[in-house]
Amino acid sequence: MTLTKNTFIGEYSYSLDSKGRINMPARFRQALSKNNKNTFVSTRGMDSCIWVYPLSQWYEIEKSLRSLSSLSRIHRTFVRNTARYAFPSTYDKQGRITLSPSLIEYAGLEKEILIIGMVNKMEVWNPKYLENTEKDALGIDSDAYEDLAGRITI
Amino acid sequence: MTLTKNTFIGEYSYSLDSKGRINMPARFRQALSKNNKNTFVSTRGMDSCIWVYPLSQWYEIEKSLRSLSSLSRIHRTFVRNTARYAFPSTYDKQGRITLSPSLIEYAGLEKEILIIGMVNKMEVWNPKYLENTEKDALGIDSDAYEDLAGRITI
DNA sequence: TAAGATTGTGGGTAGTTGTGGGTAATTTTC
DNA sequence: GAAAATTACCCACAACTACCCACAATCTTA
Repeated sequence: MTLTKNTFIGEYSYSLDSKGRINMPARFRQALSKNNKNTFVSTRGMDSCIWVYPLSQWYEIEKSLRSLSSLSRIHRTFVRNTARYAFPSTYDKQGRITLSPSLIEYAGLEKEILIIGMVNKMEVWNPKYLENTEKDALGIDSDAYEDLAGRITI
Repeated sequence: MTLTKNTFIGEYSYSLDSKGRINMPARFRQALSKNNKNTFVSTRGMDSCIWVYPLSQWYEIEKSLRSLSSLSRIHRTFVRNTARYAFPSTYDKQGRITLSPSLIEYAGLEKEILIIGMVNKMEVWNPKYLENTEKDALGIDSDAYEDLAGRITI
């Protein structure tokens, strides 16, 4: 069952094969609108995971990056990290995309991987790393978190 | 007899079958407005139960999630926790939806289940767990109820 | 109250999905 | 320019899921 176009939710356990390929959840493929040409762009995420965007969403990000000034050190670094590791891949007949070796290393991916729908993009994780990130997140300001939850969760 | 559209009240005892399906109470199905496309979205609840939203309610949540930026740690943590466990399912000819194995495990569901109408959504419980949660709830300090009194007339 | 409709539950089957691996085309390296 | 390495595309198969039918229990209605 497909919901909104280009919207990704849910969690999937898959495996990274010896050729650096991962399966795209069938639901995510079905959610892709035509103008994405069956293509995703992966790049470094903010935690130790890979962010995977549908092509059209990636174009939006490029547009945003263009608006950042290279005079700001923070901006420069951010643009560099995002653009530098960006790696587009069209999925094959079996529904798999290829990840770049550099991204696989960055996210510390082994055989088991976890794909998480993040609404406008998806994340690819080594499950162990995610567990650690979740532990770290316990240190988050809980008042601010509760406030968010209160405003959004119905 | 159906009351307000997309409003769910009452309690129902059903069973989870070997394929992870549960029956949707006929009244709840009848209460669904057309734009829900016979679809519900289930996700983790705050207690050990599953929250089930009609599709249109879930869209509201998705819309809010879209407005959050992944540059903020607290935002991306919240999006991840919310979107991750969401699992949409259209009910079949018999009126059943499928629950994801991960949610079944989270809520500790066995054969017997309890569906509770929570007005704008419903909860799915293992009856044993609900009993415990109710015991815990007895410990709620009465100040909290005093505060509620100011917001709700009953 | 009897016939018909609706509801809840079990299970079968065909099509889809996830995974491994093969081969030919392309690129890289010496 | 030839050999080696890499990449893109294809086939095969097991596991799973969506969809369908069947039936008993309950509710509705005349």
